[in-house]
Amino acid sequence: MAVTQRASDRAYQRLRNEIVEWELRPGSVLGEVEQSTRLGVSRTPLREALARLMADGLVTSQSGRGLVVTDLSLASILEIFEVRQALEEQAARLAARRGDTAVFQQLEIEFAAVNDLLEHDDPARHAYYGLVARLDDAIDAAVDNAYLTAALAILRTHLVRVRRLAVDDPARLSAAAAEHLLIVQAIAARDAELAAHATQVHLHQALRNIQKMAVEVPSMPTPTKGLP
Amino acid sequence: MAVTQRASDRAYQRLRNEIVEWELRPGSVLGEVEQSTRLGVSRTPLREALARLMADGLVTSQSGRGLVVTDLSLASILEIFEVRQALEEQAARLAARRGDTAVFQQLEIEFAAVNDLLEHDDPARHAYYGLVARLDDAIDAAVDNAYLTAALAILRTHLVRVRRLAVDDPARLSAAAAEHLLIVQAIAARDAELAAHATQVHLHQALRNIQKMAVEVPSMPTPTKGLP
DNA sequence: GTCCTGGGTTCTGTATACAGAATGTCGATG
DNA sequence: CATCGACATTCTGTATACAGAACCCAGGAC
Repeated sequence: MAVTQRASDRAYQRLRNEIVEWELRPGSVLGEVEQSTRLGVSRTPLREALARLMADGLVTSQSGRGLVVTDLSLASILEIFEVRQALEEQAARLAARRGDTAVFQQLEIEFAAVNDLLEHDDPARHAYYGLVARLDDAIDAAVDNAYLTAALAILRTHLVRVRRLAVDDPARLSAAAAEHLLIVQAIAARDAELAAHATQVHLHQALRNIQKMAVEVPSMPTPTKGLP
Repeated sequence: MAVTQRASDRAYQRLRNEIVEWELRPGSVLGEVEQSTRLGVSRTPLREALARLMADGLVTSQSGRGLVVTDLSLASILEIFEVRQALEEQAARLAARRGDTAVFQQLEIEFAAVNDLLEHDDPARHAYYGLVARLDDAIDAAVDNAYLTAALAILRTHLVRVRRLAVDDPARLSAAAAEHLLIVQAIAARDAELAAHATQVHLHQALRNIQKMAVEVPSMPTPTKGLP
């Protein structure tokens, strides 16, 4: 295993993280020399990192202005969810058909006890989101489809970015956990159609919650390059 | 508009074309120096091209051996179709809801008269596949979702590669055109669910045809680096 | 006052040089 | 005859240098 990570990988992961965590705001211009000196790598690996970020859709080539961090409006969140509906429904359906029942039965137990996780003093909800990530991994493993997994991976990156828009309220997290529980139960029971429907329900509720918060918290964008 | 294309773009498109057209067979090793000298560009833009091909899934980093053209087995075709089912169903549904009816009515007329196209002496079926490509474009425009369009674009690239596996027989093309006609009619009539179902039918038949041909023509892979 | 033009600066795109790692081969030894 | 090791060759990854294009600002002309 490569102990020494490549410089292009480091630059990619760091930039990706900064974009996802909103340290680099949408619209920020990513000059090559500026970023390469800041990250301590030369321009060649930095360009490779930027190319990967473009392929992920996190960075856009704004004509003339160079590369900028992709905007994330409510409209683009709707677009992401339209793709998510399609891919996650299919993933849940296929996982129900092919998955290792034991794995999902174990997850079932953990999601049933999720309120314990949420009661802990954990502002970032690491334990909860860790559990969700393990569900994602289990679904990927069950589906065993490289193309689907790759598409979902890109979507999930964008979704972390959405998640950081505002803090989740405990009530929503508890409801989301119940929705996840139903999905896991359906997969464990090998009920493909129920798994698909439960996924649709979950995504519908998740989107509703985002839209509600977008109304309550209408202001989030603050361009990096603003007034002097 | 840039009259002079970038060297990395030229390298990307040429390699992509060669892979899709099976001039570069699956498993072919793509050495950087070898390809850069062959394509007449330096290693830097070539690496950029290879990075994009990796993001597309046309090239895989085989541990140690360097970069190779991604394998395309029947199993991976099944995987592609599982993603296709999800994305194209959603695309057809959304296009039916949002599309410009006039555009799809025009396509309806053309798909109804597709037998005229197929009767021409056109071994590559350029006219027919051109029409299908215009349908794809119309759906993309109607859906108006950058994430969905990007995911579909990658899938379509892989599908062209599948298409080149064997020559389509006229009977299948005629049947496929009828299936497309139903999809277009459903979109033009703004019947989202029928459009979704018709898409599923079309994909089912297309996959069946591929599986049938895979049995009839079992041998297609011939490694580039074989016996001396 | 507005528009055009010229120069300077900065940026991207490409080529090349260099270092480290990996692989394959040849020879030697058990 | 097989296996292990050392060396040579090749390849990837990174840095840097160079050229062309784009942009910005200032100055002048209408």
